[in-house]
Amino acid sequence: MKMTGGVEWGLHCCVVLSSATEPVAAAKLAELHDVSATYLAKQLQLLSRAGLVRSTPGQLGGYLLTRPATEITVLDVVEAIDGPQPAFRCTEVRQRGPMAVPPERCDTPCPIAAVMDTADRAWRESLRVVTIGALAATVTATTPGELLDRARVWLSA
Amino acid sequence: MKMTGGVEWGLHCCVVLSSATEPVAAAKLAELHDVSATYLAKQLQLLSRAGLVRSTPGQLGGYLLTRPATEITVLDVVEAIDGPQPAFRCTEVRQRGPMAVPPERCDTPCPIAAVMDTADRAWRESLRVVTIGALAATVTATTPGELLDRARVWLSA
DNA sequence: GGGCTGGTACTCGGATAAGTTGTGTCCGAGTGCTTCTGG
DNA sequence: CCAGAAGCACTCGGACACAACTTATCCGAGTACCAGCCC
Repeated sequence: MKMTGGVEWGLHCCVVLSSATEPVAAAKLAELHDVSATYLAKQLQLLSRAGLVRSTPGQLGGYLLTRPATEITVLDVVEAIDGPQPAFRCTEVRQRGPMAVPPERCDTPCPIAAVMDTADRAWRESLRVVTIGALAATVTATTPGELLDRARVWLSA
Repeated sequence: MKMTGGVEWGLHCCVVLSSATEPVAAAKLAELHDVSATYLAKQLQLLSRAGLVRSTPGQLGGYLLTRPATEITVLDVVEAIDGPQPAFRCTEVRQRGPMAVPPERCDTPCPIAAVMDTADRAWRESLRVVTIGALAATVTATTPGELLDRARVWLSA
């Protein structure tokens, strides 16, 4: 099981955007993180479709968060980029083969799928209680102020 | 994000094996679930390598659980087939690009990776508290007894 | 000098190719049962 | 009738193709700024 690598980029971008007042171009975000500019653009498009960021075209265009960072959860970003579908998909194995359980007898969900669903909900809940704002606060608290300032001036340059 | 489909097969097989006293051949398990026999054999090999099942060769050979079903967790099966690695891999983006944080300053883990790790632990914990025995008990409780008997005789036939 | 218009350079957006991982398949090595033969 | 040994059928195990998805890239459409021109 492996999550799309773009999730990490998207989260970092959202953290950066949380402290931005003017639109930031995708190319700038890519250079800042030293990743493929075109591929990161794709991830930003996904965030845009999900309504998490707003893109402004034109010469001074770029991306900006649509909501305060404290109202965007990590789960929002993960689901926007990686998709909302759970990792486990029940194929109703019990309804196949010579000993198949008839569908009308399957009123209760498959226990295996139920366990997986519970775990998936726990996972998502863990991601839902953390906001981009909280992440940004942690970054601010643990990173030397000098570095933060340098990054800020570099972004607006 | 998508989990290997073989996980579902492996779990179903373990549930079936939990109520087996004699070795069950891989081909029989495949026919019972109506899945690719050769591919399911691959998953069973993974379970065998992980030490969850024991294979006995020869004419009356097959697979059997090595431990009581109540001592095998769902997580054991998932990690045996899908791998123990977490879905999210931190690539230390903060240490790249023009604003890279120097490694000696990275004494605290990346907050993003920390959140993902917490969620991953919650997910695994949910799978750890459920055993194959519990799953089998649920199946026994929710499936009509007649079907269970038919399946049992079909297996030993 | 002010307003308007055309040009331009920049932006995002979707459609288009390689690499990697999951999916599915095949054949060979090994083991235990069965059967045949000899005593 | 019993013991031994060869044959055989079945099993698992690892090595080999195919497909789907992630990753990465390119080019086109659209927009806002800027310069030049007309009033």
